[in-house]
This record gives sequence, structure tokens and C-alpha cells, in this order.
Amino acid sequence: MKPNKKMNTINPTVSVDCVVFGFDGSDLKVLLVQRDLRDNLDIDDDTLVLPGDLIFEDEDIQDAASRVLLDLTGIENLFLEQIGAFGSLDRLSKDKDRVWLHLIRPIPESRVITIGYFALVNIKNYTLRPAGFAKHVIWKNFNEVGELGFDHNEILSAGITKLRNKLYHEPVGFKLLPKQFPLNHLYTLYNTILNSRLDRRNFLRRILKTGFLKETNNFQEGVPHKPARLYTFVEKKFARDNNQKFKFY
Amino acid sequence: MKPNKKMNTINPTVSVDCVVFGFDGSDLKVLLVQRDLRDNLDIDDDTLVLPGDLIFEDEDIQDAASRVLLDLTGIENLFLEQIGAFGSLDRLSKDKDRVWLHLIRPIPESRVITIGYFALVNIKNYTLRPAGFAKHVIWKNFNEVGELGFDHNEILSAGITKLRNKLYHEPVGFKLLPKQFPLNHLYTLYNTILNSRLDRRNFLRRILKTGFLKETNNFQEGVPHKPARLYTFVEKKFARDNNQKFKFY
DNA sequence: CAAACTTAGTGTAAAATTTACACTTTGAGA
DNA sequence: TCTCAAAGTGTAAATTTTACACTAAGTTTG
Repeated sequence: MKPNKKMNTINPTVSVDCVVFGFDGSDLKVLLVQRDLRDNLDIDDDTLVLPGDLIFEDEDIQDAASRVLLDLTGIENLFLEQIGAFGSLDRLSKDKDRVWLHLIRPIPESRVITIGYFALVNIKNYTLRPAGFAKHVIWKNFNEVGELGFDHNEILSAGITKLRNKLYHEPVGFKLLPKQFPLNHLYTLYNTILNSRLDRRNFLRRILKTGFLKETNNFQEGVPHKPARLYTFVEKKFARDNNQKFKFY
Repeated sequence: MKPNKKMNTINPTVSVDCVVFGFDGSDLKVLLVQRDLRDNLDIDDDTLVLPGDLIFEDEDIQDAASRVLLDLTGIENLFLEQIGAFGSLDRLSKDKDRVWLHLIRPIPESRVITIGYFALVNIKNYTLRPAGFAKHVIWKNFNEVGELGFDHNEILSAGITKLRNKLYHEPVGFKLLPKQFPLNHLYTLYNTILNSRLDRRNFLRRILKTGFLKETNNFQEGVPHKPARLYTFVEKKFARDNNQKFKFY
């Protein structure tokens, strides 16, 4: 082991950005950050961006993503999965982005390559706590996301593609829901994210047949209609080779 | 447009590495490079690595991958697709890797994040021409690949996973074959790469039904048995949404 | 030139999966 | 007790998948 001289030195050329999806029961949400302009009241910038920042020299990239997410939003202990690297040369083509970088970065014009990360969470499990350069942190309806800073629309777009693919091929929908949930919430989730209108009975039959759901003896409360039975997700080994077996379309 | 002061300056923190697969009719091959030790005859290093190198500051990452591949191997005009970023901190854990970096790099101990790229080629279309730090460039049987330098086994492993997934879901097998080929070559290719033994008649029926193959009036020549009809790949729009429709398993 | 060898080329029936489709039940609220 | 809203539930037809084996054609060998 050599002594680590780079401890907490910032690597000015590599950043991470996180696409964190949530579901509020009817809409798909994505976690966005509004930049803090550090009291530069003359600057007009309400640009939203994905939570992200430069990594440290001695830091694993994925750890960096976790740290940055925690630092900016207060969200912790998230399973992050890599989307890919984004490094087009025109990442800094927007004036507001450059103005902002000049405010907060030692080497503002440095060429930065960013690694996108992806996560699914149950919104209610987390309290947003903006910090660092994050002035506000919000759950934005995916459909209402406008132009983001840098190339973050591109990263988000890769994220939604990944989400849709995963929904087809892996048991991940549960991650967006509370521990116990009625089947119709899962059904709505699929329809919302996939932009589809699946046959309800066929969907329920199929999802139950996968064996990833276990019924509980609990039922919805406080609903003005027949309360639905609640189900939980059952952890079981999931072979990626089974991709084919787990499909909804 | 600001004047580009970074022209051809090396970015010492980001590299690219290419996983290029080929098929020789019976085995899956991967393109590997043996390091040139620059006449340091006292160093004993026959380590193989994926073709890759640092990027330039002003260079798109994907362009960098193309350039590096051309520089090291002579292979040109390749469609490359990103695998992902690899940046674990122990990339430099192997002594030989560090010795070698000290030979060729100005900042040999720099922490480097590498972006993996992926391509499929018909081996016979390319003549290998080692240059740069590549002493030899070889097509190595995928099954016979030993320990590579750096974290290249990990990148290769991500590459083969991607290849297998693609083979299931996209019409890519053709890229590994010549323009015209008998159906059995495609069949062998699938079985080899997927490590499977698909039913031959069912496979042929299915692959023909996809509409990506057109029969020609040409037949195999020089084979010591009944010559098979040759087919060509038909370019047609391929919607990724059709993923489900194109499956072999 | 005939026999042997090798791969090409081809069909079908049974099983499994997918699809389309609508009414009854239950609890809440008025 | 009546109304409302979503829960919960089955089946038949169509399609897809699977399992399975012999004949045809060209080459080589004796």
C-alpha cells in the first residue's frame, strides 16, 4: 500500500450524475436539483439539473455517485446502477451552464466526462434535504421535465430507456412501491412507465405467476371502495438468463 | 467558437478500451494486443490487453475509441457501441501494468477511468497492422483468453454479456459473417456464442421468419458435400420496441 | 461407376402460451 | 338500502413453441 496523496483531491475531469426515479401512485417522478447561485442576485438561472458533481481522485465512481447524491439531496443508501459515460464535446454549449461553473469550480472550462447512474426508489422513504450547491431538490413529473442543464436531458433519456427495459425484463417495479401494496398500484405503475394500457386480468395473472409476489392478510385502508389485498415483493434468486420469462408487453 | 487550445493534448485521466469480437466459422474471437516493451529486454512481460489508450482533451470519446483502434491495430471504420465506464481504484494493482505504464506514460500513476467500447466484425474484412505500443495484434479464441492487463477481463466480460444479449434481441449476428453466408454458419454462430444447442429446424424457420434474410442464387463452393444456398442480410428498420419479437433461446 | 459419406433441406402434431373479453362481489359513503 | 368504485375472477380461440427424423444432393473413395 502506498500512501495516498490524493485524499479528497477533486478530479476535475470526471463527474457523476444520478437519474433517480420515483413513483407517487399516479406519475413517474425524477429527482432534480435547482442550482444555488450563491447570492449572485444579478444572475437569472432557474435551470434544473440531475444531482451530480465531480468525483474525488481516490474515490470509486459508484461511491462518488452515492456521496454526491447524499450531499446534494440527503438521499442515502441507494442502490445505483451505471447507465454509461457521457462525454460529448458540447456539454458546455449553454451559457448558463458556463456562468454557473465559473461560480463554483476552480477549473470551470475543463472538459468533463460524466458517468450516469440510475436508481429506483419509493418516494415516501426519503426526505429531501437540499445542501451543497442544491438550492432546491424536487421530484419532478417525468413528463413535465423541460430543458435541463448540460447534457442532462440526454442522460435522463438513457435512464428512462433503461427503466423501461428493466421493467420488461427484471423484477424492479416493486422498488418504486412501498413494502406492501395493492396489485393495482403495480399495474398502474407499469402502464404509466410503459405508456401502455395492458389488459388488467392478464397482467395480474402473469405477475402473480412470476412468483415474486406474496399475498399478505392486510388490506387497503381509508379508500372509498372495496379495499384491495396488499402484496409484498419476495426476494428470490433472479437469473438474468430468465430475462425471457419475465415479460410484460 | 473559442479557439481550441487543447488540440491533441492528452487527457491523462480518461482512456478507452475496445472489445472487438470476430467469428472465424467455428470459434468466437476477440481482438487483443501484446504490449511493445520498447527494447527493454530485461523486462519480461507478455501480457495481453484490449486495444485502448488515453483520449485527447478535444476528442469525443467514441472518436477516441475509433482512433485508438486504428492506431494500434489498423482496423478502421468500425461501428462502436459503448459498454460503460470502468474506474475501480485497483485498476493498477498488477506490477507489470505499472512497470509498463512507467515506460510509456508521462503521468504513469495517474488514476484513469476507462470507457469500454464494443464492436462486431467479420474477421476476413480486416488486415491486422500492429502499430503504436502494439507489438502484436491477434485474434484470440474467446475461450482461451487468460489473465489480461489492468481490469480488461472485467471489460471483456461485460462485452460478452452485451454480445449475448444482443444476439437474443437484435439482428447483429450477420455482422460477424461475410456478406453472403449459408444459414448453417449463422446457426453455428448462435450456438457457439450462446453456448447452446438450438434445434436446427426451429432456428432456421425462426430466423427466416424475421425477414432479415434474403436468399441469393449463389451456393457454397469447394465444400465436400451438398453446397448450401447463400443468404444475405437485409437492412430494414429495426425498432428496439420489437425486442420481444426477435428472440432465440 | 457405384457405394459411402456429409451436410442440406424440409413438415407436422402436441403442448404451452398468449390474447381477448365482462360480470359479480365487496366495502364505503350518502 | 341504494349507489358508487374498484376488486376480483374464468374461459375459449388463436398463436407460438417445441420435439422430432427422414430424403436429397453433391463429393469422395474404392
